[in-house]
Amino acid sequence: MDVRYQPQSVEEKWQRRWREADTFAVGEDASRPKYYVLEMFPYPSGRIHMGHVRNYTIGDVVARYKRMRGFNVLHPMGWDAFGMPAENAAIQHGVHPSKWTRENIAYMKGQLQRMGFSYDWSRELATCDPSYYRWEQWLFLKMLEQDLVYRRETAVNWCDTCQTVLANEQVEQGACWRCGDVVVEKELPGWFFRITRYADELLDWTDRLPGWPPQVLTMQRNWIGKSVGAEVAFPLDGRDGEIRVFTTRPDTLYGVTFMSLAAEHPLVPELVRGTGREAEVLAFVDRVRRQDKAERTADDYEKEGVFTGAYCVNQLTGERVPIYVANFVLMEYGTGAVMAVPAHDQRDFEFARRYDLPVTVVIEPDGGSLDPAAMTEAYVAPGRMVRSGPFDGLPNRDGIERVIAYLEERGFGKRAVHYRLRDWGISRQRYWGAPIPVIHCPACGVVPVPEADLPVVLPEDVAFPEGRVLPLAEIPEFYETSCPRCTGPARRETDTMDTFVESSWYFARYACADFQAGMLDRARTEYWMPVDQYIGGIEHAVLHLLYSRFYTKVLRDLGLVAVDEPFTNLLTQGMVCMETQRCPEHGWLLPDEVADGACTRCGAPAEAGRVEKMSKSKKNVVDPEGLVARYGADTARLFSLFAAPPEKDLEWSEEGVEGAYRFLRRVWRLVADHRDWLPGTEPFAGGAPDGPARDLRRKVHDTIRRVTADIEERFHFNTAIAAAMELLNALAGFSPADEPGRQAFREGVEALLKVLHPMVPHITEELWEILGEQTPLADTPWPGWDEAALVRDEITVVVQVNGKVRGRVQVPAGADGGAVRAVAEADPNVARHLEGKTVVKAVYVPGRLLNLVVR
RNA sequence: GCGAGAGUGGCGGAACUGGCAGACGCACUGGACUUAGGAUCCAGCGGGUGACACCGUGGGGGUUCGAGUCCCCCCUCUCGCACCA
Repeated sequence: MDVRYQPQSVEEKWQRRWREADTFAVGEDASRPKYYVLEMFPYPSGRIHMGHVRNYTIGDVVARYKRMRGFNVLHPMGWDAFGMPAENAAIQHGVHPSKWTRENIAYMKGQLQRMGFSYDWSRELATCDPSYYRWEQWLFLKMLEQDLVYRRETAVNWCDTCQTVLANEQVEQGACWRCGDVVVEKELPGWFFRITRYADELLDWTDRLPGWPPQVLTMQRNWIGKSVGAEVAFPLDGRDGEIRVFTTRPDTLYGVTFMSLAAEHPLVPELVRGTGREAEVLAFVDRVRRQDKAERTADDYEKEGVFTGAYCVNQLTGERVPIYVANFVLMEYGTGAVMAVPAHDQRDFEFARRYDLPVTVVIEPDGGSLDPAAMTEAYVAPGRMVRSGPFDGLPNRDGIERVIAYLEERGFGKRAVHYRLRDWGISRQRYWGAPIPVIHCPACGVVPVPEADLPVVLPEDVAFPEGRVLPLAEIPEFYETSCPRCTGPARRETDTMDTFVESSWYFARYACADFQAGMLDRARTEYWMPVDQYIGGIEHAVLHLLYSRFYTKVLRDLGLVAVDEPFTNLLTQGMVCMETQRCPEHGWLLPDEVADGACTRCGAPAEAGRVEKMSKSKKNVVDPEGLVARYGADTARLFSLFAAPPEKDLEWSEEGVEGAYRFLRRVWRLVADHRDWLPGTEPFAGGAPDGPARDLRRKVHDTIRRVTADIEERFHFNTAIAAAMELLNALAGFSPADEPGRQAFREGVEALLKVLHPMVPHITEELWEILGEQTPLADTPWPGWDEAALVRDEITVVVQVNGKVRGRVQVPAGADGGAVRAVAEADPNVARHLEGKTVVKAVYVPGRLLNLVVR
């Protein structure tokens, strides 16, 4: 063997072996328990970054560990291949999105393979392949049949110059991020998934996902935002019609003093007609509607409104209620109208004070009273109802139910539930996405594309004009078609689907990626689903994870999968961070633009900034490829795992990487230094050695126990590695003097390689082979520990006097409290602290600690 | 504002149900081997002291024989949501 550790050649050798032997290809096997571990698939942006390295290393350790534990492990990888960066590349560099994407995939696949991840590459999929999205289109048709998809007009951000819809994140201060032109709100028809039909189920199951981080579940609950209350009708005064409001506080209905409508409320133009206030109100409405979202949700957005001149009637009191238009009322939530109770709602209170509107108190604290004129804020705490007709004196909590019943009896309103969750708009006026499979016929209306005609293939053989991509709406060869129903001329839908749709079911497709006869092969998805362990970034806490849960329930209801939830356990790993460096002259600096604390270009001292998430814009990035070229994949993996537990942020450090590399070199040398006899020595197998060999064996078995617990119970690889480092230190300091010693040493080396293998698979396989083993570590069972080897004859007990450590004593392992105390009191230092005092109490924690309480 | 999480040596981080605070690594210091070393090995490394004592887990209080860990109040930071009626 080479006495020097050469990661490059070792890693290439084992990567080749795994590839040639199809080591990680799996099929269904009813005789073994399955384990499905999945990392969120990447967008093929061009190169992998450290976030990928970390995410995929964590997943790989889990996969390899479970494999050694005897599970039939599914560990697939693929590409979230549709999306805007491909179109931007086309605009900027004139490369076709398809070519750009496929080249990126090829390159990144090479990078992932170079990391030594144990993927079953035979299941690889790319969402931009028609063989993938054809099933997404098929499902769209099924959902259409179930009325889970519908089409409606919706307001979108539109850039006239670029002729496209922009996502909210692409609107910067009301202007297009690309051309800087003003973005306008535009009503456009679009397709929606009826996720709200599953709102209750999605919410209920958040209580049945114990394997998910609580904060993710909380975020999802907030996102769904269920509120229970009542819908109440307020008839218009002096004319037909009514305003319906949703309220969670029916107990405050007697305190309504005005009504607030959203600027977008359809009743507004009608209400103001002929009131003489028309011009003023419509000007206000226009002004509010023109403000962009950022402005309307800003911190300091002032509550403003205007009186319409119209009134409605509170049917509980018979009072006339003035109707206002207010800028803080949202059309998208509830009914777009809010009954205002200034005494008990802070926003209404502020509004009432500003426009000098009456405040009527209808809830008072027990034993107290409130003076509307003296109030400086709304009273929102519980209390008893007053000025509320038949409900006076009732605790307001009970009042909620009673008022609802009263409203229902009289037909004034009804119990109602509202959600913050909206239906999922999936239409994108984009080129690089999955076409929506419907046809618009002037005679028949919207006609689904017949199943037999799927997939509706995205035309890839098109030439783009300079500087922009071509939406499908500008490609006649695509959209000109005939109606499947009446055969007359018709137009294809030119919207493509949101890319979140592809990522909402890829995990199920991995179970049967080659299935041609349908979307999912029921037998195989039943074997593999659900995903036992899903791993990815916290940034997907709501959207991707909520959409995937929704889609899983749709697939279940269509009989395609048998599970209610896609991911049993979820691990959200922290970000990879690094210190930023800045030069007064040249701005942010890359790590290698700094030498000895100075900018390499001008020599000015570099200012160290805060530790932040690695990002290209701040230049605090380390390229995995350079790292692997210099240290090898095992070092990159080891450091990613060692620097922090997976759920926490990881601070990158060059010195830390050096440390990881140094450790692997020591492991290598441990075998190299003893290569003349190690291969010919059997591991220790029975009997009880004495002295150093026995101590070494105890360390070996204790390490196995600790590493197993750290991985099994909480994926704390950092402490698992620390334990392995301790074992290495013990082995390196051990001189095998006799045959039992050599056998114990060999046993220890084997254990070290086994427990490290999931984390650093290449070096451990190589050293394992050098030991003379025939079966690769990948196919070797995870080691168990021998309780007998852990047994000690003598133990150390800490002795405290009044809670302070005053000594430690050696006692026989089975010694009882009395015996320990006798030994302890004989200890000179302990005796010194007991002198002249009386022991009033002795607390003995068996095998660990004795505390003598003295006075 | 609301919700969640976190504050431990010079640094990253350990300490499972209250029981030796600082495992492991980095950095640093001293030494050995060396033509040399940024390789390797040995030793040291919270503050304090000559050595003890003593002080130390953001701050203050409490429970307990014993608190980084449990309870109350406060401070700081990070993340998420933010007019949701």
